[in-house]
Amino acid sequence: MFAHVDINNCYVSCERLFNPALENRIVVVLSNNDGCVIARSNEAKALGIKMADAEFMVRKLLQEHQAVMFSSNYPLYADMSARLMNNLARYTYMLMVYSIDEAFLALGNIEHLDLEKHAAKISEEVMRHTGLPITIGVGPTMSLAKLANKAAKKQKRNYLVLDTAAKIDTVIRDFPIEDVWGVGLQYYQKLTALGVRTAHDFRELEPDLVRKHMTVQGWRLHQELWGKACHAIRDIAERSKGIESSQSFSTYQTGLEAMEEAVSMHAATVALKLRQQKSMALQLTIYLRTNKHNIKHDQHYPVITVKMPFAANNTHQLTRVALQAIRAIWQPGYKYLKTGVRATGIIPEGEVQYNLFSNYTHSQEQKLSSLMDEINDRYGRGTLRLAADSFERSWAMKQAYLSKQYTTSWKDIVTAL
DNA sequence: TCTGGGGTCCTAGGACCC
DNA sequence: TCTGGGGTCCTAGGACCC
Repeated sequence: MFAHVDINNCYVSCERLFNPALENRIVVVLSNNDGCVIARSNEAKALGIKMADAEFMVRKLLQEHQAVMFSSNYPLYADMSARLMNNLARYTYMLMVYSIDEAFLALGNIEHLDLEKHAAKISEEVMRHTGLPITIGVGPTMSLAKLANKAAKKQKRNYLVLDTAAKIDTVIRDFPIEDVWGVGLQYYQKLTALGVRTAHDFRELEPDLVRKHMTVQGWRLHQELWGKACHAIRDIAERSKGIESSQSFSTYQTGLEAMEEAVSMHAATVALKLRQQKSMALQLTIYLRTNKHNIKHDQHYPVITVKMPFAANNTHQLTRVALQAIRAIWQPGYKYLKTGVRATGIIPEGEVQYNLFSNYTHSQEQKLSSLMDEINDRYGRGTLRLAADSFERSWAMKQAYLSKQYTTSWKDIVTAL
């Protein structure tokens, strides 16, 4: 059996924890750049504010109802997340941290465990220890645990245990197919065309038909809804397969110089993340994007992947590559809104193969990056950085409604990132 | 005027190997 | 004029997740 746990209205709950006056008020948290709504209190949901609504489209409504708005405060949320995960680890032999506010717990064979009592206990104790309201779904597969969690929320319960075929049948009978984990817009449209409206309808389809329309992933989901586990709970790999830093500009950018500054910053961030997880990258992908929402503008989405002669994680090397790349793909005449840098071909630091071209400069740069890390660790992120990574940052992100760093120091922020 | 920023996995098709 | 039959690896693109 598996449990799926998540924080209710995660970012709003984190803000409320340090500002109890926000209880019972309409509260929303905005994305980076304050562009759209990414977390809503129940009061905001009741008002009709939708996930990912653009801020400028709901601004008036929010003002009329004296709603409180926050910019994203990730250091705070990451810190609260870590506290939650530390708590959850005590209730299982294997914890899979799935996202900043979600985790799966392996519960094993259940002969000796009263699942209802266990779920109630987790819910109460986590609330007492962290102040965070959570919901728990329990089921024989990860997909059913996830579904149980969502069903619990609909029933306004703290937990829901689906441990018998009868309980599962009852819940999936009127569970909308679009709310099932793994069904996005494309599959929803396909399934609707096949006459599927609920999880129960989907389960009744022939496995081969599902596989044909939704590949092996859909087939696995189908199996899981029948109680046959296809997804194994596991530690999320310490080394991810790609590391990215990207951001939209606060205003349109047309010149090359701003791109160079932004890309330098992203390259430095990627390099730092690589060093923190003791990895190196063999490839660097750099991209630029215009605003896809603005159909009046000419669109340009250039992307380039550069293979480096040897794996690297030092800021100098990655910045140099990123700058060459951006100069190659940038074109005048476009209004760019976003740029990003992604490292792939990630390998452990110890397994680097040097070649004829690796030289003295390379090892010097590694040392220099380590030294910069030490200084930045002590005095704050960005204390020491390359000149290419600018000081002006006229394109930097909007964060007009940021709350305080209630729990974290500068050092913690580096870790959180 | 104004619409995050990360990730994952799978598949098809091309490059290349013998 | 005629021109094999396997493999593997990599990448781009599409689907999904939070």
